[in-house]
Amino acid sequence: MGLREVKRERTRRLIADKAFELFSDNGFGRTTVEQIAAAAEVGPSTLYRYFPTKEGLVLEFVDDCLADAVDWFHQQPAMHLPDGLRAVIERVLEQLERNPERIRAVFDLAEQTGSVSAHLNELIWRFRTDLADELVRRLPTDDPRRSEFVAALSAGIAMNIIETVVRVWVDTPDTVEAKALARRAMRLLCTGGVPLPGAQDA
Amino acid sequence: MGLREVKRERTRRLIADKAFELFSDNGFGRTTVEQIAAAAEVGPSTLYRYFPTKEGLVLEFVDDCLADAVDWFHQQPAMHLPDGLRAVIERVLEQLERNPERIRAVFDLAEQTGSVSAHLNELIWRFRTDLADELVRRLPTDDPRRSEFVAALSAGIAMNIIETVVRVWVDTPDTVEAKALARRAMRLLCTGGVPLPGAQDA
DNA sequence: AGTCATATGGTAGTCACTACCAAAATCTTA
DNA sequence: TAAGATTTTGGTAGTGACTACCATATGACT
Repeated sequence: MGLREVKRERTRRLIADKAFELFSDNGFGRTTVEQIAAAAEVGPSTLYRYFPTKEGLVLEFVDDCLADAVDWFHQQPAMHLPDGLRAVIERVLEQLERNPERIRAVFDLAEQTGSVSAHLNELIWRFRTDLADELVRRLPTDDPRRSEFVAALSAGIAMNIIETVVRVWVDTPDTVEAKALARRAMRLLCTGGVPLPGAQDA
Repeated sequence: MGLREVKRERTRRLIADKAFELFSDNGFGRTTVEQIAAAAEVGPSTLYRYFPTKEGLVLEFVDDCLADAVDWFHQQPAMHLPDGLRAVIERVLEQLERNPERIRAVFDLAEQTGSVSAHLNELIWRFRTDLADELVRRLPTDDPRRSEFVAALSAGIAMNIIETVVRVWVDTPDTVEAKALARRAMRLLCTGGVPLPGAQDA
C-alpha cells in the first residue's frame, strides 16, 4: 500500500472522528461542515470528496456493516432459507458489535436529529431491498411473483429483527449481547410469542 | 367554517397540486420551491408556512393516512392482538386507496429521489413506533421489557406487510386490490409460506 | 530530476430553509 | 357599517449545505 492510500485512510478517519466529537459536543444541527473541516485541518471541498453529505459522515460505519453482510451472504452456499436469514441477521449484528460506541453514538444522533434518522432509515431500506434481491435467487423460479413477494416479506422480517434488537441493545448497558436478543426474537416469532396478524388464535 | 379556513384549505391544496405537477413534469430535483410558489401564486414564505420542507409537500398525504390509522386504532376497543394488527393494516390500506394516483406519484418520486425516499422511510418508522406504543398498552404489564419487545416486533411485522403490499400494489395496473394482497401476505406468514429465521424446518 | 496522475484548497454560485417586519385580508364588536 | 383586534401574507436579509471549477501542491514512476 503506497503512501497515498495511507494518507487517504488517515484523513478519512480523522474527518469522521472530529465530526463525531463535534456532534456529541455541540449537537448535529449546531455543527457546520466548515467547523468539521477546520477541526480536521482540511478544506470543505476535501471533506466532500470523502463523504457525500453531512449525514453520510455519521452513517458510513452502519452502511459498511450492512453492505458487508449482503456481500457475505451473497457468497454463502445454498442453505435453507430460515438458516440463511438467521445467518445474515447474526452477521450484521457481529459487524455492528465490532464498534459498540460508534453504534450508540449513531443511534443517539438519529434520535435527536430528523435528517440523520431519515438517512438511517433510508440505509436500512436499501439493505432490505438488497437482501430481498439476494433471497429471491434462492427461491423457486416457477412463480416469480410469489417468490418476489415472499423474498420481500422475509427480508422485511430479518430487517425488523435486526432493527428491534439493535434499538434495545443500544439502550442497554453492555450486559446484554445482541445475538442473544436476536435469538430471543426469533424464538418469539417461531413459537407464536409474537402474534402474527390475522392468525386464528392469539 | 369561516372564509379564512376555506381559503387556507384551498391554498394548501393548490400548492400541493402545483408541486406534484411540476415534480412530474421536471423532476423533483429540477424544481425549486420558488417555482412551486410562483405556480401557486403565493410567496415562498407562505409555502413554508403550509409545508415544513420540500419533501413534506410530497409526503403529506401518506403522513395523514398513517396518522389517521394510529388515531383510529387508539380508539378501538380491546381485541385480540392478531385481529388488531390485521385491522390496522387494513385501515392504512383503505386510507391509502382513497387516492391511488397520489400514492403512485409519491412512490415514483421516492424511487427517483433519495431525499424523498429518506423522508418516506422516516415517516414509516414513526408510524411503526407509534403503533408499537399503542400495542404495548394492550399487552400484559407484568414483564414490561418483554411486552415492549413483543410490541416492537409486532409493529414491525405490520409495517412490513403494509410496505411490501403497497410497493407491489403501486407497481401493478389497478387490477389488484391492496387488501387482498395483504390477506395473502398474512396467510403466507401464518402458514409458514414465508420462512421465519431460525425455524427448525423450511 | 522530470513527468505524470492524483489530491487539495479556494472561489463563486445555487438552493433549501429561517427570522423578521410591514402591509393586506379577515374577523369581531359596538 | 366603522373601528379595532387578529391572522395571513409577501418581501428582505441571511445561514448553511452542497456543486462546479481551477490552480496548485503532493506523492508515484522512470
